[in-house]
Amino acid sequence: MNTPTDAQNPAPAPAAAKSRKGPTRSEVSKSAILEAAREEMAENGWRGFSVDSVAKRASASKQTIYRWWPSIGAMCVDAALALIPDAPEGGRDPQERITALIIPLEAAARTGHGHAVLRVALLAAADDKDAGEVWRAWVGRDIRQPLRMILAELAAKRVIRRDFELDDVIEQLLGPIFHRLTIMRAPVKDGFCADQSAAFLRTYGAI
Amino acid sequence: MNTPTDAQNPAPAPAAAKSRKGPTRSEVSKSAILEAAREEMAENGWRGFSVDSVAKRASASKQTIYRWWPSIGAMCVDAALALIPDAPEGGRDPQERITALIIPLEAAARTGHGHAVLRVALLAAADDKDAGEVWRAWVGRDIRQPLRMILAELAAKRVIRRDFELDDVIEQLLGPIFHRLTIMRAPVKDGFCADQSAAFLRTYGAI
DNA sequence: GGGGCGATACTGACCGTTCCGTTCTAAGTG
DNA sequence: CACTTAGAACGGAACGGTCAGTATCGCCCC
Repeated sequence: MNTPTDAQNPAPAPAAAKSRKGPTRSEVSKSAILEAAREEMAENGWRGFSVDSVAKRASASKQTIYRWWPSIGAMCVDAALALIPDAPEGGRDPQERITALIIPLEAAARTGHGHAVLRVALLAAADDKDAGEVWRAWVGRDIRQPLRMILAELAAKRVIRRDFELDDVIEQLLGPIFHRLTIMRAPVKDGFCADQSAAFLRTYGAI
Repeated sequence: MNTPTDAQNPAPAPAAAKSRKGPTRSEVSKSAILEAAREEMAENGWRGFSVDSVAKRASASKQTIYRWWPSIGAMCVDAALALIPDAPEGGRDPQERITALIIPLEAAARTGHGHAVLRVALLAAADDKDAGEVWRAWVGRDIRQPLRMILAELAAKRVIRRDFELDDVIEQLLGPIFHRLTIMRAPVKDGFCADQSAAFLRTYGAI
């Protein structure tokens, strides 16, 4: 499982405590809240999502939620990111290496629960400022940065052309699966991500 | 401008009135509501959007809004669809014909106002059942159906391969621009849609 | 005279915040 | 090593304000 960025806790992050007095924040409360949040997200969508319901379902206080996250949107994104497994090793084949980057998203989206949770998290990221920053930070760290390394290497080996825009490639890789998750609400087929990276290589392949 | 599906009015559509007595529904009220809705969407996003604000800004009654649309989500989608211009004639070049289908979306998204409105409409379509149906109905009529004709013709002429899935092509064409609009909140470059159709032709072009 | 209209009001739910009383823990004292 | 104490996190409850969706007014126009 992923350990996301902890969404910039409003308080100065519990780990960074120096000379604190009271008890540390309860990780068990946090994970109970995240689990309850995922269930509420899947059941009620983004606009119908309520903090009160999450608190009640997790037997937690709303104040505890706001201690951990600056906004409900950030919590939603964190809850979804926890469903995304770590990326597998990429091997040597160019398509395999690119696919490996986005296959965790496909894996999370291919369960009924993950599909709904990820959909709401994407809505939160698009609608809520804090949530958007958390999500884009994750994309930057887990997708954009490794992708840049791979593409630079492929371009150096003349496997792909050099005239690509990194952000455009990200749109081409992530856009289709997100569109299917959110707008179409259609299931994600096995191999969907592999198809996207194959399409990219056909688009930008040398020659 | 587009004249959307009128979102399946809860009441049997004012035009279809037969032997009515009272006055017809006021189109001026309707367009004032849609204009107010666009402004509220751009300012407050999807979760922060409120019917009361729209009614107040349009000097209309909430009851009037619910007479025209079954849900606020459907109204949001209608408001955004009105910003999408009609598709231009496609010419003969395959890429040009495909680009012509999606260029209206790009055109609407390239203004600051349209960018924000379209973003919220997409969130509504993904989060609200009614809104999603209105949106997908528009996609089916203005994108999917003409695209199917074009692709069938191109496949017959051996310009593209035959082993494509129509829905996958739609994801590839629409996904990137929607991702940029919603998640990235980044401006849409001139020629973005042309690049997508070029990428499609490179992906499925017959060897 | 019936139906669309603006205006108002109402119910139930929710948001974000604030206040409790309790519990737990690190720092300080002897 | 006890033992105290200050401070923080906790569940729970309550708050003022907002909102969705419905209902009910008169008004006015077809």
